[in-house]
Amino acid sequence: MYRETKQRKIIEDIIKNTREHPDALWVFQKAQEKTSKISLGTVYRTLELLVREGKINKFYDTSAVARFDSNPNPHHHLICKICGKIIDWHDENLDKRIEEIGKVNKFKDITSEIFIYGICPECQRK
Amino acid sequence: MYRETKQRKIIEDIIKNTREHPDALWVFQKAQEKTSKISLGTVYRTLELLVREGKINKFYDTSAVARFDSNPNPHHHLICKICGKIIDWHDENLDKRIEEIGKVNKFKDITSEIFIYGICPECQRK
DNA sequence: GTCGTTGCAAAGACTTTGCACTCAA
DNA sequence: TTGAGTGCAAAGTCTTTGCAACGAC
Repeated sequence: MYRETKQRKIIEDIIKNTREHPDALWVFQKAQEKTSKISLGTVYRTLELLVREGKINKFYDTSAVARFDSNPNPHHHLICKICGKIIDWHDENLDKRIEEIGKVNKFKDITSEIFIYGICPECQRK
Repeated sequence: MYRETKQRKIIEDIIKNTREHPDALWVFQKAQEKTSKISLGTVYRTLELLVREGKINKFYDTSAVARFDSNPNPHHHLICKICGKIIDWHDENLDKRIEEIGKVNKFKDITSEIFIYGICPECQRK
């Protein structure tokens, strides 16, 4: 199915051997140091492939567009993976836990953004 | 300082009177129904202004680019607001709490993405 | 030889910005 | 009057995609 190309090996190697959380451009530049013949398009394609294979993880959903929320108070979001519905959610315990994690890591001025994805009751019926 | 323009009132009104979590285009289209003279640029500028004033909330960080993580196991991220450093974090209790919130809302196949922002120990010293 | 992969460049999607004009104060 | 705000279109950024050439199997 998948072919073991030079590019794929290089990219997989780079991402597996960093504790950074690099973006595509960073990976591309690293890859260029190892082989002059590689393109950004290939890096994007290969990274997506590795994500689909479950070998790596991608974060920050780039297909998402900015959304605005009339509720300025801190709260989190439940998002339906099927219909895209978004439900506001506030949970003190969750916030406390987040605070603690911040403290353990000696971080200050903690804020957080939590996205809970799932399938909503309506979409489960379909 | 800020001037009360027709456009600003319309946009603020639209966003305050929806329980949706609209994006800029949606707001723009709604606004066009009320006045033909409005541009997408103004909508973007005004929404950002409302965010800065603390009147509304913006989510999905669109200045963020996709990042890839060599750790494919579920975990969350602590991010320094100053230097951008990202620390992986796994917390069972947090995950349990998230599961519960999913259940309460009758959502299935729960996954989550948590971003904890703060100032890291190194940056606190500067 | 086949067909999955690649490089390249163009296209896409969303958002920001420069500029001259407009209009709130 | 005057400068903050606007419309418009162009530019910007990140990412995806079409296509001919390439190369793993």
